[in-house]
Amino acid sequence: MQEDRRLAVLRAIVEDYVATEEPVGSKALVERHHLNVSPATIRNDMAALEEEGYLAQPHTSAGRVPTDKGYRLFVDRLSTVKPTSSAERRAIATFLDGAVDLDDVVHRSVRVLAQLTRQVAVVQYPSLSHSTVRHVEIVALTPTRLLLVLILSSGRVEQRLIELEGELAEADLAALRSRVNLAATGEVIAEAAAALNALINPEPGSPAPSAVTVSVVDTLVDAMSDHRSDERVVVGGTANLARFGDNFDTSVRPLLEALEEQVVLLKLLGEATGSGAVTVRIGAEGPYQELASTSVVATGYGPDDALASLGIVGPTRMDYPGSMAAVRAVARYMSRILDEN
Amino acid sequence: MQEDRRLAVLRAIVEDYVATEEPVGSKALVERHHLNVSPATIRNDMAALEEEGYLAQPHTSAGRVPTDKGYRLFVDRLSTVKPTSSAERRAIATFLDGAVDLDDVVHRSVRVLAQLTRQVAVVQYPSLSHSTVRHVEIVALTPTRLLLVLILSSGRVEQRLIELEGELAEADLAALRSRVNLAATGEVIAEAAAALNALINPEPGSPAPSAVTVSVVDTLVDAMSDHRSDERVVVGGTANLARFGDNFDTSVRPLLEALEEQVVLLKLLGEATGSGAVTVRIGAEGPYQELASTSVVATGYGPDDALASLGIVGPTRMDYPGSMAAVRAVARYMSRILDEN
DNA sequence: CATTGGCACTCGCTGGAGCGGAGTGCCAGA
DNA sequence: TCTGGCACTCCGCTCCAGCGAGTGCCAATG
Repeated sequence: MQEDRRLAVLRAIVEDYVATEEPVGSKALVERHHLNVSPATIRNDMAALEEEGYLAQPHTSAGRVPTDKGYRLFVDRLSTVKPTSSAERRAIATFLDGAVDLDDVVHRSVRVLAQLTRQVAVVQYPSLSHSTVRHVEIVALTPTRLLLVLILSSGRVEQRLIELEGELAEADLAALRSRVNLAATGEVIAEAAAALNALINPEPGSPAPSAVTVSVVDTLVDAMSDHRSDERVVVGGTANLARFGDNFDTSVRPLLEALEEQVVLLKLLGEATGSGAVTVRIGAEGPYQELASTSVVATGYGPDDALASLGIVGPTRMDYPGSMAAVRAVARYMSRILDEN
Repeated sequence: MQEDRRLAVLRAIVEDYVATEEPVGSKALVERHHLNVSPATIRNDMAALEEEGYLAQPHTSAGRVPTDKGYRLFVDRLSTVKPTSSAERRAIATFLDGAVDLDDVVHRSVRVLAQLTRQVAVVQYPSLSHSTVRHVEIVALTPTRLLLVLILSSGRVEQRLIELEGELAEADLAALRSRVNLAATGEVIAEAAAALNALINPEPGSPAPSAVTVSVVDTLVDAMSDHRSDERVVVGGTANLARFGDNFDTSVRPLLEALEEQVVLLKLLGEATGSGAVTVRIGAEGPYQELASTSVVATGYGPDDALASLGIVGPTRMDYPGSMAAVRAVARYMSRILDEN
């Protein structure tokens, strides 16, 4: 009974603090939320919560502020799952439906996510490794120059140019094209690469592959295992950092630096990929001390949520339910668009 | 004679103010620079310069600060052209030489520029409109599905898929391919588009073009006139905003907002394209009042500096000679790389 | 035993006073 | 035309007092 009220108090404090950005005191609390008890009672509860590490005081005789542990409890047990408002849905739909290609989808998603949450938004490009091969095209630009085009299910298109030693007959080209497509089309990248490699490492006894085949396959496999493009991330809504309030140096600066470091960003997002739910990292829970005053709300998208991740980064003092709802909604919509495509 | 000294005083004030970020007084000035006159003399000069609008006082009895007009004079007439240091050259070279494709070149350029100037760097993607067509490829993925690949001199590759009403014979495809390449290859985008259009709008009397030809040409022309990709910009070094010092709201916030608005960015950079020299916009000289406390140093790159622009954005109180040197150096190096390519 | 009202206490914030110092403008003299 | 001297301005800092929000503790109550 008292335990229930304590949790209610914690929830109320988190909500008020997020809204007002000011330490919240016992009196204000009983007024804003209609808890049918006196401020003194609340004070006892608050003292207990502080004892357990869920609350902290900036200084003696100020109101209470949630600790990271407090936010964690709030996120895990107290926040009511906010359904996405229909206005939000419409915003996402109208924003994303106009997208013309993959680049566009990603950029629009960042924008809409930043706008909805009023935080910094981050979207990772669909990773190569979970895409399947839709088609491979081999084109002779000149008799000694081939253009390889690799079309993936995520909408990504990779192309490579190769120079040949000798000329290649059109008939051989057609044969090579069909063999390659037979091996790769429809397969997940990793398996496609393996199947292609099998073409140039035949069982003993079969005829050795031609030099052209070797170089084409090598180039394709190289393109498939080129994880550089896996690392692409798009950031948006940095202007929202302006509302970060005080302590520019301790909060905003390290965050700006992190946003420039794609590696860090990917690591922050990475935890969320494929988890099937919205992941929340609060304050110093991650390995980056500099980001102790920021939280990350992220989730995967695409089939099985495993294609790549997207999310937002903001102060620990953020609207978690709202952010989580927005992140999830955008991720779902993106998955759907990529799927239809 | 006095006129010369006055300009020397202005130059000294700009340099000191940029270095110290504090209003500079007459006494400090004679000490740091070995002007062989007394502080009182300097004060007279400063009063005159203020009268003419080159200097301002934050308040009575504080040191002087350059006005936008003062910076303008400094940039136009007083700054000695700083040759790029060999260390800088090496940094640029090692940074950019590792680039593997166009995306990579652009991203690396942003980073190196941000690093050299310690400001926010902005690089625009090579514009379609100044590229020439290197090659057009038409591939039948299936008998009724064509893949069009448009390869441009800037390294950009655009591809489009089209569905045909009926099937297309291989021989017809080859003929179409060679006609299209004959018309477009080597031409600047605009002329290539015109030449292609001529193919489907023949003089009266000639045979009417086939439906396939029409749809291929239409798609190619569409891809060529798709200026969406002209508008791509990459921003880097936002972490340098942290050194902006005070007045977060009046300086950093509008700048962050501007950086999110590609349109604004492009306009800022746009003035510089093709001018053949480094352009400097100081404070409120542009149309954006919100950016009154920021300056833009930009230049074009590519052949005739007309391909696209790059530059930096920073506080009006910035190291103009150094920034200009860095911007020019990076632009030259980029031009060279794109040219070799 | 949880809850409540009362009460003394803590401590940050605000605003005004006072002071030091950097810098200026002006003037008379070289 | 330049220079030294001098009075003046005004910003920024510190100190101090008063205020108020908020707390912790305690004794009383159902």
